[in-house]
Amino acid sequence: MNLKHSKQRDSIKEFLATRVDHPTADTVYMNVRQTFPNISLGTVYRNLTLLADIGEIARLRLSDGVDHFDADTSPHYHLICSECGGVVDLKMDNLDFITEMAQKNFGGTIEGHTTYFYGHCNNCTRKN
Amino acid sequence: MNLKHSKQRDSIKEFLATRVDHPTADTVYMNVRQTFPNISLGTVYRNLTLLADIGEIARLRLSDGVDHFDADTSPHYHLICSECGGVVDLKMDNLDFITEMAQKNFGGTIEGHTTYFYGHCNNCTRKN
DNA sequence: ATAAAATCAGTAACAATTACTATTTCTATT
DNA sequence: AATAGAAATAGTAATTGTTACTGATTTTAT
Repeated sequence: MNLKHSKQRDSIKEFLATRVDHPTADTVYMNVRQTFPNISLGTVYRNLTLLADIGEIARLRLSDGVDHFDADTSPHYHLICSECGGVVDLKMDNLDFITEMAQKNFGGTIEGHTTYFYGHCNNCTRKN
Repeated sequence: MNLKHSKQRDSIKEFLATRVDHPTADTVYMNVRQTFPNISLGTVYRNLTLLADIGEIARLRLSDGVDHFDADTSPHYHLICSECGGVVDLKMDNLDFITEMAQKNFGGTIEGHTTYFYGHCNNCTRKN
């Protein structure tokens, strides 16, 4: 991988680091455009994919069909609020042991799992 | 919901019931076309969505960005093979208790979870 | 038999994403 | 500092999966 430095890529990564929600490519585009008014949506997609590929950010494929991105690459779980659609981090123990549970009675090889939780976020729970 | 009978819908449901993998709308379309050569892809989508909405089939939103469908609506878990892309059922206990784990230290409300496992299916494990 | 509602086929529209192309920017090496 | 080749860019076109629309056809309760 022969990476060259790019201001646009820096800016995308910096923007993501400021966010605790988990923006989509389009949200990243909207925001980075304030720094680079001519940045192309393709550039945003290309760099988000690249950054995710080299492990500098995480790509979340939720069931809403739109990719979300997260500057926090440490393993953690997410809640998707069915009311506001928001994605928030959950502070909870790692669940790797369910991978071993799945391995029992299975002839193939289980390497990991993807889990997300759905329900209502802090804000939306309080509102009701 | 005032449903009317339709041969096309029957055919879609019957086809799904014959499959242990978890076909996409396009695969359903390809196959049902052998019975109804003029069936429209829109009809396939409409009926898959309808059948999923009334709970007669299950819609799987995996991370490949393409919806998969499953005639087996009982709660169970899936493995996505990172080699062949196949989706196979796992025979394992229900994991609802992780929902309670997630609820701890969280101010909102957790209602459920979606989990899938990734690794290598039976066939692909044997081949290596 | 018939009429209203559901469904259909066919096609157009849509949103998210990727691919293409000609131009610009990096950076390693002189 | 100059420069050349590779990587990245902006802008745009193309692709993909899916949904919406329309006028014709089926279904089914009466």
